[in-house]
Amino acid sequence: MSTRYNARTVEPKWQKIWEERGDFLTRDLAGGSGKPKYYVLEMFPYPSGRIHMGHVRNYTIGDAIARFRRARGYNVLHPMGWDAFGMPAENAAMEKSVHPKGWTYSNIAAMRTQLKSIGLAIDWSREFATCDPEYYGQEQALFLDLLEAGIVTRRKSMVNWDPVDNTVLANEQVIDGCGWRSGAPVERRELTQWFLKISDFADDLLDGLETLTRWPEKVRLMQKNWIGRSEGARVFFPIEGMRGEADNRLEVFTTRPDTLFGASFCAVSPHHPLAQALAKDNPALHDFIRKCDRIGTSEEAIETAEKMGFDTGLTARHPFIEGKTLPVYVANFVLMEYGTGAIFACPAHDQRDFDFAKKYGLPIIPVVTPKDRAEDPAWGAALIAGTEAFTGDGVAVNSEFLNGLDVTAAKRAAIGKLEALGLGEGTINYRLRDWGISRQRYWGCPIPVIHCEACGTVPVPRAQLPVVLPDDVTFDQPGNPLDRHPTWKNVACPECGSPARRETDTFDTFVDSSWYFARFTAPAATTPTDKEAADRWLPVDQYIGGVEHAILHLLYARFFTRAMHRTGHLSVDEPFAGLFTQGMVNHETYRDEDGRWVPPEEVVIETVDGKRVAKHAGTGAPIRIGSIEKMSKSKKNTIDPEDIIAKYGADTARWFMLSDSPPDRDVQWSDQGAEGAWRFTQRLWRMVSGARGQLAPGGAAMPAAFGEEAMALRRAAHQALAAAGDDFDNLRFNRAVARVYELANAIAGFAPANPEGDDAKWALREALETIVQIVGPMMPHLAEECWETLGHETPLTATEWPVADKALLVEDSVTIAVQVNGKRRDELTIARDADRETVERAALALDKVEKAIDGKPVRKIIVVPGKIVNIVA
RNA sequence: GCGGACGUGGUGAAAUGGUAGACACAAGGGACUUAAAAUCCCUUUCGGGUAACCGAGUGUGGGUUCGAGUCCCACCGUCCGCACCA
Repeated sequence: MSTRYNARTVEPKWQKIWEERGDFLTRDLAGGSGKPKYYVLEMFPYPSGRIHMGHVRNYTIGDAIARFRRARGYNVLHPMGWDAFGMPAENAAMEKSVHPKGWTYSNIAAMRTQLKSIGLAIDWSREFATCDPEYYGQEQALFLDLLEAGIVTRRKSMVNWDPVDNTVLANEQVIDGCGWRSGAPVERRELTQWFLKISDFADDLLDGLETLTRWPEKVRLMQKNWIGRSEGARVFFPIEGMRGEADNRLEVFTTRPDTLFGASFCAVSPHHPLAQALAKDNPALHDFIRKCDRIGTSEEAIETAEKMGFDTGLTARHPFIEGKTLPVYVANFVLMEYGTGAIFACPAHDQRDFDFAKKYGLPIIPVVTPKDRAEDPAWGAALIAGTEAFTGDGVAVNSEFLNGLDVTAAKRAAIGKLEALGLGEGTINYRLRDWGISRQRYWGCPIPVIHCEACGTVPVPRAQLPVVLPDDVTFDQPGNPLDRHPTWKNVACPECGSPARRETDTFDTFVDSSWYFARFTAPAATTPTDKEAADRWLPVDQYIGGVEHAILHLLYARFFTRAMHRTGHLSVDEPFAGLFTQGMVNHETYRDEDGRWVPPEEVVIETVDGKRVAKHAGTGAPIRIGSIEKMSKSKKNTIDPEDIIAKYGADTARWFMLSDSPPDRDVQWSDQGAEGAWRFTQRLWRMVSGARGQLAPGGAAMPAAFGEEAMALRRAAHQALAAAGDDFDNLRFNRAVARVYELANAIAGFAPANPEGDDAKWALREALETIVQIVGPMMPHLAEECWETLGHETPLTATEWPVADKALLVEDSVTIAVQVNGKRRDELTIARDADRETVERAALALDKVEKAIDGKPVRKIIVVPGKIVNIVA
């Protein structure tokens, strides 16, 4: 028997056995398997060509869950696919002259091989890529259903425009306001685009969050804030000084109608119709708007840009104060997409308004004060002189009929008055905007619509689906190849037959990922879903992915599920019953003396005088050890999982990923950590393979009695089993790993009085089998090899999770801490079921306790059974 | 700018409001070995003390509580998202 565990031969061996046995193919008989279903899904990867450590972490977590649930008797669905459309394929096409299709599919092939080498318990028979016409054709069919259901609309919206490359840029392609390739300042342009009406579902998406009890609280909160339901008012400000129409009024949305008496100006977005109309014969305003348009379209860019305003010369009449008018500005910080694209500003009680007022010398009128400062004129003066607006709760002042009311009551009163005057109304506004899904790109799902001059926009007839992407395209110039393709877009109108034009925009790739989890339940169906299969499997019981998807992807998927429910494809509203967001994988960074990043494999680290010192492996030049950061190509601090798997095996990588760091927190990859994980694989193997002669035969009857050491080992095994099962249930793999170490230490330290006794041999077998079974979901190859070595013919993968003996989980006596005045002074070992009085007496009898009490009268004794005694003296 | 999270030894961390530092990594010492690797054993929060022991300690400052790493308030720092990256 070899004492060394060789992952290189063992891992492929078991992968082959699992595949041949079909262990991970989901039994999906229509009649049901008799087992409860469990659908575990990790966010599917973008096929960049190589897996990275983040993938290893994500898929290891999901795999451990899948294997654990399978062992616990669930019928598990654990599929895999590819989020295969998107910009990187087009960038590769431009840079390397490869076709996006060939590039993507060869990447998928490479990554599939890599993923398989991790030993994932995946049903590969369900695999698909979103760029398969079989998939995106069904997506087009879905879109037509949504169109019919009134969930789709078409309207104008802004894009980033690169005036040199003549192409639309993604936000990430805009760097400091300039195009990433051309370097030219980006402009905003208006295009007519397709939208999904997610905002119609705003309330439903908000309410649904309450039901997602197995989602992280932070994600639910982020979504809630993103949807941003706010109650407020529309206020109509009559406009003066506008030529022409007499009934001109500016409609603003505000969440603070209670501060109307503190209004000092109104402001509209540069894209507000009023601003656009005025700009037509006001060149200065036109220039100002163009200046605003040089900021990108992202909210971040707009909100961090310096606040700029342009006085239109118009004035708005105050709804409450007779004769008072407010100047109307065009301001770059007002978003056209939020509310009505126009605001009234109360600088005293809104920070942005405050900053703007200070910059342009506009009045600051405090109208809300903290409750105890209402009579204090100095408070208002300090506010005006200071740098910060007061946005807290308080009472209204200087506000006529609102005076003395708190914020909530004042809002209500102000709305009532507005409604009575016909100058406004209470309303609910959402921050959530409709989802623009048009992309002016080739490598995406074609939008199945035809534009006809006579008939308008006409859906592609279903019989003609899928609208397949043409292969003969070139990427030698920027812009959308579909648009300049010589023939593809020319079609006959399905309605009138006259020459028409295909829509050349493609879908946002978020559309692809908004329903793939449903498609996995019946990946070959000739309709988007097989409803029966979808109903059987959905919702996903456990979804796992990075926090970076907390809002967009997860919100879109929730919306899409509702839309698919409404169009008859699904019966559920929520796609993911359980969500887990795992942390990132980080690594130290290294730089040479010239500040260039150096990859870890070129760095040698030594310890000199207790300090870690790095030098270059080749040249010996000194290297500076930098901060720990998310693995990224730009900082060269990546570790290739393939190298790790080749060196140590997949189980070591998996074990490392699950050890130490809680899965929802970032983990730092380190060579020492990997070495440590690898050493444990060897240790476990030695433990199992070296124990042969000291084990009871497999299946031997349990002895009637156990010696003290054997009993202690049994306790350790059952306690570890129960705790690890609990940890797996709660995805606390790092704690499960600690249980395994504890049990391993107990086994290693097992020194029975009579090692040849049946009880010792039986207990040792039990402990070894238990540790192997706990390890199974985490290091499946090693566990299988150990399981086989222990004499089992059925693979561990097909073996049920053992049940812990409850009688072995509790100890007879407990150690409890004894505090005096909240300070720990001693501890006490006492019978588990000792009553309160016994515990108190024992605690008071301790020398150290007596010393600490120091003769003072005992006022109170708190006894928490099994935990602590606190004596208050 | 807005929204969200996180912060505990040299390091990763553990701890239903109840003994802070389980478990591991690193480091130091020792055993085994001709030697090395591997393995095994011991020490390891900080300060004082040979020791028993004493004092301090969970980013900072307050608060609630018999008792706070955990709950509340303010601040500091780091990270994530911001609608066309996936």
